[in-house]
Amino acid sequence: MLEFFMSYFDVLYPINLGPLTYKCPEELEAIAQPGMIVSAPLKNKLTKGVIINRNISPPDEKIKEFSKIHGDSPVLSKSLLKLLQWISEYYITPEGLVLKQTVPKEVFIKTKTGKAKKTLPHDKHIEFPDIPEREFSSIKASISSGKYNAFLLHAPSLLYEYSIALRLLDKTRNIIVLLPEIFQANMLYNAFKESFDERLCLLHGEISKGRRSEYIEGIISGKYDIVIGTRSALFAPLKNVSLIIVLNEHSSSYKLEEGIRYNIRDVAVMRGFIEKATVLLSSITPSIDSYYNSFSDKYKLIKPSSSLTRPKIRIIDMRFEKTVKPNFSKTVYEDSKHHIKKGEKLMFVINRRGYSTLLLCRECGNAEKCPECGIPLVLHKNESTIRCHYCGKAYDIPERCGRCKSYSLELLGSGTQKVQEDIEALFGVETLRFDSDQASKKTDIEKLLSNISCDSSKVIVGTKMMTKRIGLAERFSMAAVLNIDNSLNLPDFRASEKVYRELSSIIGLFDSDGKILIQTRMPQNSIFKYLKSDRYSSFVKEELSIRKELNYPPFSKLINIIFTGNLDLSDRIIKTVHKLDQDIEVLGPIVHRDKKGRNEFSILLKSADRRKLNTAARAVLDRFRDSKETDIRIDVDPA
DNA sequence: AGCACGCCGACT
DNA sequence: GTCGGCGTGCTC
Repeated sequence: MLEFFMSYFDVLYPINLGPLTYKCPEELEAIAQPGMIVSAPLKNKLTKGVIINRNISPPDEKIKEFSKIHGDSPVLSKSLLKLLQWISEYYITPEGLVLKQTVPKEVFIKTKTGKAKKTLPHDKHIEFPDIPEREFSSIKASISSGKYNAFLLHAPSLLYEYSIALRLLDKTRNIIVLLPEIFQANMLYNAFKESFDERLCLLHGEISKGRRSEYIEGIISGKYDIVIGTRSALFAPLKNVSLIIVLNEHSSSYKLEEGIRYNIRDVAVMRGFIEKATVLLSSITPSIDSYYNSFSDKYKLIKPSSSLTRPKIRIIDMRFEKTVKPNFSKTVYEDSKHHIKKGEKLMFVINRRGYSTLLLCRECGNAEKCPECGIPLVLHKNESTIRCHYCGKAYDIPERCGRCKSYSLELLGSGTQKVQEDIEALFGVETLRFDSDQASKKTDIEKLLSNISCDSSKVIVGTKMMTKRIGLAERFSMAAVLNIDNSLNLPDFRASEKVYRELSSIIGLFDSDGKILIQTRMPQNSIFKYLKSDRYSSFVKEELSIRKELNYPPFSKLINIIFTGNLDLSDRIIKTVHKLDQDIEVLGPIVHRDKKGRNEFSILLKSADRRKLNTAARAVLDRFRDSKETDIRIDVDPA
């Protein structure tokens, strides 16, 4: 039979569907191979998919032929195909969905290509400091060895992180550089443009369609071999990747919260492993998990001794301080007055936007809450509403307590608007407010930044958003952090890790002339001790010992099962897990409303053994996936 | 009976 | 994703 000579291939489409087997037309047998894009009949329609492997034992059913191969070489490398396979297993997601949610769609659909813009506007020139040779010679050696190695760089400053990336790009080919936020990716692209012009491309959600497909085609053809971008850039169809850099590796923006909930940092390490590439994770405050991996030598730790002189850091004990306004200490007042008089720039950091954070009834102690979400409502004075910062709904300001109907409502807890009002009253100066209410659009942010840059605003009040956006070129003489205790008291085992990071990113904006004042009612918290003496790794060790005690990650692994439905269903899910594996700890269910106001449950599975967890989650998914009564999702390593 | 519409399962 | 099978229900 002629059949004997036929070859077959499995083709995957970017849709929720497993691979399908096709016969290879005789004239294409010599060239067909995994990674190539083909057109094949699917429901009698020609559809583009990718060959993932040769099939040596095709099913006996009637098998159709694919009709066309696009291009003359594979578009997705073997390594990238292997990575998709790994994601599918680790994150318990069908392969087709993985393909759809990772590989850029331009690989499958032709769109008109546009001109790649040469430069973007509004960027100050950045001076990159020289990096001592020995700090990156081991990374260079790893790149040229062509073997997999992962490094964790505990960088002394943000600029150091960027500089080492810049130095590593030189004489290296096929590189991916990831940043957590779009504005950071734009910034780095502009900064690197002059050194690597023709090789460099930029991928993130705000790149226009035309420009995007120009870049994707350029990556496929080999024109561009340095890809800078946000999460999605990790799946660029580059071949023979030799270096993957994940900057600000601790950032929570790397964790996706919808679709496949992967952490791009972990997937980057896996892509590096499969590609036999060097992976560099870097941060001023690396994540506890990454630091832990460096202790077991999974990542090689690079910790340059810092020659930086840091600003003065002063902790203000609010238990004994006199205040000039609620939550505004005399010390902060005196120091601010001093700097304002000298005409210097100051920033005030508050972690809440809005006016006041609580509408509390003096009679019955009831705090006004969002009827949908159950969390306290925040007063927005200038728009005369109270708003839920979770679902975003706005309500009229009530005159009376929602519970006891008394008229004695009290405003408690200051947000950015209240602090702005207080400062203007105390010092008689104009201030600039920088939070997501004030700057929701890109143009608003640019306007605020240019006001700060040209010194037309010297006193600024804002949230973490402000401290992230302020460029390294701006010089302030003082920062006051007014209510960090709120963040420290959150019921989250990562709370102090987050606070440390937030505070050190503020410290990082100052040189040795600067001064940071931090107000707190809990100065005995060891976080302040480590911050003052700049001993992050000691802080990490203490955090790890607490987590070990309580059996939190990284000492245990977590999988979260999120579903809609009722409590009865949750019982059945828990029983399914118990029946399968007695050793898995089951926590929950926790009920909460999602942003559309539907009830959602989540059950947390905890175990030291990742494989056991994975098997259990898979069993639950298989049992309830097709059920009409629920919509079920799996979050591996939830945040 | 004949047809429009919408849901759902299958697609090689 | 999207085609087509099939059930429901409305109309001629």
